[in-house]
Amino acid sequence: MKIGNVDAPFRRLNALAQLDEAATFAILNSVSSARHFGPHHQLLIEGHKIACPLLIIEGWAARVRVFADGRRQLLSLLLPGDLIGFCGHSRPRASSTVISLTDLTACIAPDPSVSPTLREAYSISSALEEAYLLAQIARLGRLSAHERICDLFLELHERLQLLGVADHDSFKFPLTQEKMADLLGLTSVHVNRMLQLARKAGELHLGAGRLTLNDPEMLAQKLGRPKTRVTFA
Amino acid sequence: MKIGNVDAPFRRLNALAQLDEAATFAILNSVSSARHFGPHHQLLIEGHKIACPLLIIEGWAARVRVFADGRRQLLSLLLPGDLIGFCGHSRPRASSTVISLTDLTACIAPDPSVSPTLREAYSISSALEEAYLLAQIARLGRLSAHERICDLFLELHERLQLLGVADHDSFKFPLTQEKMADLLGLTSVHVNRMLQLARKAGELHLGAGRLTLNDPEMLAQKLGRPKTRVTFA
DNA sequence: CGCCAGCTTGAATCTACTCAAATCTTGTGG
DNA sequence: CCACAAGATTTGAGTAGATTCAAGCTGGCG
Repeated sequence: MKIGNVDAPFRRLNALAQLDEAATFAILNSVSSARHFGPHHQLLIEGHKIACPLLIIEGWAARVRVFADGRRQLLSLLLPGDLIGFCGHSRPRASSTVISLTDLTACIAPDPSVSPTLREAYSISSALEEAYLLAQIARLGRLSAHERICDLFLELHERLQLLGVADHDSFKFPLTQEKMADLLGLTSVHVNRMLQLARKAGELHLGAGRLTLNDPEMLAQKLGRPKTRVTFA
Repeated sequence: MKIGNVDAPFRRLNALAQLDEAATFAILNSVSSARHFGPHHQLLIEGHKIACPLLIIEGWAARVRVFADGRRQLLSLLLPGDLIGFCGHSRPRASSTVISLTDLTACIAPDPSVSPTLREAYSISSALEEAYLLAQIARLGRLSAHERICDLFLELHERLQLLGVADHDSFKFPLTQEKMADLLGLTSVHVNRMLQLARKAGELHLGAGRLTLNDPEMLAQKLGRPKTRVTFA
C-alpha cells in the first residue's frame, strides 16, 4: 500500500503550534499505525460513542446530516491534518456523522497529554474548525450560488496551502458536483451551471480532479473575503 | 436596577453537569458583579483579543458577520447561561463579533479551574454550542423558509426549557422579523409572509413579545426534527 | 463494446427577493 | 391624554435566482 503525503498532517499541526520532540515522535508513531478506508465509509455515527479520535493523513471526509426525506447536507469538510471526533473533554458522543468522501488514510490521533505543544495544536485546530463552521453559515445564509462556490474554493485553497499540498493557484480537487451541491445547499444542476459561468468569466479551471484559480487574490478581493482570522498569530 | 431571572444561567450549567459547592459559590459570586448593556452593544469584536469570557445572565445576544456590502448574517444566538468568548485553551482572539440583541445582563464567567464540575459544565456547553452551529448549517442549507422558521422556534423552545424560562408551549420572544431574517438567511418581508402562513396553518402564535407553539411535539415530528442530541446523558 | 457515474443542456416552474407604499405599535414630549 | 416620530409589520406587483424533471452526452473501466 502506498501512503502518499504522510507528512502533510504533521506539517499542519506543526504550523499551528511549534511542536516539540515528544509531540513529533508521538505523531510519527501514530502515523505508522494508519488505517485505510474506501469512499463513503462511515467513520463516525451521530450520537454514537466515540471509540477514539482520528487524525486524517490523506483524503477528504465530511460531517454530514441526512434528513428523513433524503435531503442531505454536508456540514463541513475534513482534510488531512484535521481531527475527527476529538473533544476538548468528556464528550463521549459524536455530534454528527462523518463519512469519507474519497479514499482515506487515518490514524489514531496521538494523545495530547504527551506534550503541551501538541495539546496547543489540537486546541488551535478546534478553534479553526469552529471558524470554518461560522464561514459555512455565512456562506449558506447570505451568499449567492456563484459566491458560495468561489468562497468555498478560496477557503479550500487556504486550508490546503497550510498543509503544503496546494500550489499558488491550484490544488487536487476530488469532489463531484453532486457533493459540492450537498455542501453548498444547492442542486448539482445549478452548481454545474454556475461553474460554467465561472469558467467563462475566467475565474477558474476545473477538470481532471484539479482546480485552478486564475487569480486567487483578485477573486478573494472581489468577494470581499478576508483571510480566515487565524488565532495563532 | 432590577435583575430578573438570576438563577436561570445557574440552572442551565447545573443541568449540564451536577455542580459542586465550589462551582455554585463561584457562579453566585460572579453573578453579583453583573454588568448591564443596552441592545446593539458590541460585546466582542471579531479578531480582537478577548479580555475575559462572559456568562449571560439575562437577555439575548448573537454572533454576527457583516459583509462589505452591508449584508448581515447572524451566525448563532446566545441565550442566558451561554458563554461568550470562552475558549478551551489559549485562544486569545474572538472568532466572531458578538452583539446584544436585547437589553442584556452579563457577568464575568467564573474561572473553570475552581471546580472540575464547572469545567465539565463549560465543556458540555461548548459541545452544545457546536451542535447548534451544525443545526444552523443544516437549516440554512437544506430547509425551506417555512421549515427554517419552525425548526428555529423548536430549537429555541428546547434551549429555553433547559433554562427553565419556557412553558410547555410558549416563551418570551424578543426578536424582530428583521433579526429573524438575518438569522435564517431570508428577507424580513419573506419572514413576515411565512409567519402569516404558519399562523393560518394553526402552528403558532406570535405577538406581544411572546411565541406560542400550538403543538411543539407534533410540529417537531412534522419536520422530522430529532431533539438535539445532548451529550451529557 | 457497453455500462455507469458524472457531467451537460433545455424548458417550465416555484420560491424567495426587490422595491415601494401603507398600516400598525410603541414610546416620548407637550 | 393626544400628537408625533421612529421602528416594526403588512401588503402588492413584478422579477430574479434556483429547482425540477427529463433527456442526452462523455469518459473511464470491466
